[in-house]
Amino acid sequence: MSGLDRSLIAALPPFAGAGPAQLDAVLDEARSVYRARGSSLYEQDKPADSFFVLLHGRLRVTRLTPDGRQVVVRFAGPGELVGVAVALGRDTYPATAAAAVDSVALAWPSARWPQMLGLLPALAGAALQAAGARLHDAHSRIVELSTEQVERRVANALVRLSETTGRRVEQGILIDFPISRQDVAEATGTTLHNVSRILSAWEERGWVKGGRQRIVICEPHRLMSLGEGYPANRG
Amino acid sequence: MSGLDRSLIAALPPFAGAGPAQLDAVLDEARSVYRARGSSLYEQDKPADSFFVLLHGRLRVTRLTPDGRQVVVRFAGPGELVGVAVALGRDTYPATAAAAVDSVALAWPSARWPQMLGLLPALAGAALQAAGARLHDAHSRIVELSTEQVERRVANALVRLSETTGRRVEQGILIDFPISRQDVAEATGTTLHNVSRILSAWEERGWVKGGRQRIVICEPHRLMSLGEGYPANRG
DNA sequence: CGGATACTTGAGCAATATCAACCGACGTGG
DNA sequence: CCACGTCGGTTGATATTGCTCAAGTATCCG
Repeated sequence: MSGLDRSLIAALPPFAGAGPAQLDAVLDEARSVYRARGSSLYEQDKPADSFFVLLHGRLRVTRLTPDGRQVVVRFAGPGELVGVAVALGRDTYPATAAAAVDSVALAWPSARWPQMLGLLPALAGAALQAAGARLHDAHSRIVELSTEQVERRVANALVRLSETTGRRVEQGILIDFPISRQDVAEATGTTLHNVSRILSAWEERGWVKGGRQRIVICEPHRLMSLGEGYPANRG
Repeated sequence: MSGLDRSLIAALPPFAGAGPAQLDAVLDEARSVYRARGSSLYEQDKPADSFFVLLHGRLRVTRLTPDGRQVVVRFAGPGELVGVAVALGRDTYPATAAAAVDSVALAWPSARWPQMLGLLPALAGAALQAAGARLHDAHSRIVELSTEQVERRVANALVRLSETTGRRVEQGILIDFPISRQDVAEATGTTLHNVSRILSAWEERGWVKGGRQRIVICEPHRLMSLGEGYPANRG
């Protein structure tokens, strides 16, 4: 008994349909880990000895190129499986996951993955679906990077972020974790400078409101139509 | 009994470890389909009513953007699972798969996927691994598109193609299916014109040998070092 | 208050897309 | 079997996006 409560995970997609006994058995193997903002949960190219379910917080998952450039692969939120390298047949992590805000996750030893599949027959399906969704996202980004120009990519990225992590505030929709221009640049395949210029231009039109590591989207539909290719003429 | 022989699939990764009885049961539900060069096996946004294992040939899997631009998502070869939208939790195909050469595949109704998982316990793992490998590839391409310039991307794409589909010929390694400059452009996120110019430049140096829908790589190590960032100075 | 970190902005330039024209190979039908 | 049409490819000129370099300004935190 590790002192973790079933209610922590019962409602999460990966554990859907599991009974109390299974949940307890699963939790029995789990260890809960805390990461302060900025520290990393796992690191690229290190042995993938654990996999995780994020309970609380937000992770910025990045990959580093041989020549030292960083690319944001995705942002992960509560309830998501992360670091499931084993399940995907790898023995090292393909990316680094850093806490964008103070975060809590459950961790299991990678070696336990097969047993967990036995314990939770639905887990394989859930993992496949999660992998499918990520694959679909990745392909969408490839298409975007291949065909769209920077301003449209930034617009799309912000719209997606506002959908998954947005919080309604007075002036619009706030992207609810500290995100720098650099982060946006690394997520859209451009430079800090371009993102800054683009956001400044939008802010001038009242479409967004910026701040230090802070973005509020005031006119979401403007960004959406921009992302769909309608030119950014004033209006 | 559909008249298909176990030996067709026994050696393929998705069916690894299955016994003769299982293989027969699986084949019993399968239908074999033939696609002439240029015709499509499944189409983007259509209901995903079948999934496939490619037995022979090569597929060009593409995605079309709303504004009509095409992007090559991947090339698939013999033994690969394709069109597994169901497994990934989708009910339409996310892309179009066209035969790059005359091709043969086995097809199962999507509705049979759950039963097949029951019949072949290893299939879920194989599918997860395949999805993981594709996810990894997709992320690599995102990183590439985000950070590398066109010439390097083209070099990397050709190296990868030569590794997966290359055939040793007198002058070097031939990419063993008809591939146009346009295809390469759509696979690397650039234009036909740039690819043509780049290949012409390389041909001048004797690194590749081009032809109509034909590419032979004469000096693979040159392209590899180019792809890893060493400048394309003569040598 | 001082250092560090994030952000802004401008100028110049390189990479790459676009536009335009042309060439040549393949294959099909007369 | 040849002529011609189509498709794939080449090449040049031009336009433009977006990157790099270079300061300089806010904001946060200890």
